Amino acid sequence: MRKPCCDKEGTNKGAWSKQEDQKLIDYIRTHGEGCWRSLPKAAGLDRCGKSCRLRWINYLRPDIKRGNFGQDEEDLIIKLHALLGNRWSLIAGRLPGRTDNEVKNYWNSHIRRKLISMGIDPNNHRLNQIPLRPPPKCDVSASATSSESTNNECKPSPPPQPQPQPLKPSVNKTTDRVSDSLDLNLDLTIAFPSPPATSAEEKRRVSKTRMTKQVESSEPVPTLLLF
DNA sequence: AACGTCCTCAACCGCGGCGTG
DNA sequence: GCACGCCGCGGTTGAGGACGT
Repeated sequence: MRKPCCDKEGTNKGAWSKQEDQKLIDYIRTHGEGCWRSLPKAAGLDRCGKSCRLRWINYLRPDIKRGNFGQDEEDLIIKLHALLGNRWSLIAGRLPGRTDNEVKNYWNSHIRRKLISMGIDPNNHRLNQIPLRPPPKCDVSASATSSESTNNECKPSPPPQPQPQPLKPSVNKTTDRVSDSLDLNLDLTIAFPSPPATSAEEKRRVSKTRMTKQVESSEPVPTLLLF
């Protein structure tokens, strides 16, 4: 079908040098974000536009918050993932200064492992084991390090039902446990985070809104296990 | 000290959505 | 309606550092 955009001979790949970073920063400072396709040539970079975009968004942007995720951020990611599935860009949009790549990496390297060690399926946020007795309230931080406790505690009352589909955004459905348990503004169809959008971002968000509305009108949201 | 394994994260790849002609 | 090009997203990879033996 479509040719890959980065198969040109002579374009650099792999790690970015300081000089390349500086060229990209200088160019975007002067001209702003825009046509990524033509940016590398204009900026004097032997990179494909995609690579430049990624480097800027994930690493060079001035508003990026670097460093460890806080407990609150981690909780938020888990909750948002339960609602949105692997839609990292949407999840990252709720975490100021975090990028989708960063959130995705953190999920795969930390949170996913943590949930698995607790006997929770990270894909659908349900406990894998068959419950032995009605569950007490589950404390993530308390049970995270104890594999024994995951076998004996924190079980859901109904047996986990196999529902592997990614969970769709449920907006303003006050009857489900997700909304009940979240003290979040999850009105994803309207309230995107505040930073002023470029026209490109705006377009994107409009299309996301459309998508979310489609999702919204689809199937009923299953009960989730959310701490 | 040397080696092997695990973990993290920056970067790449392929695909789908959208706009345009 | 169709083909094409661009952009952005999510999955995956691989280099290199951390850690264990």
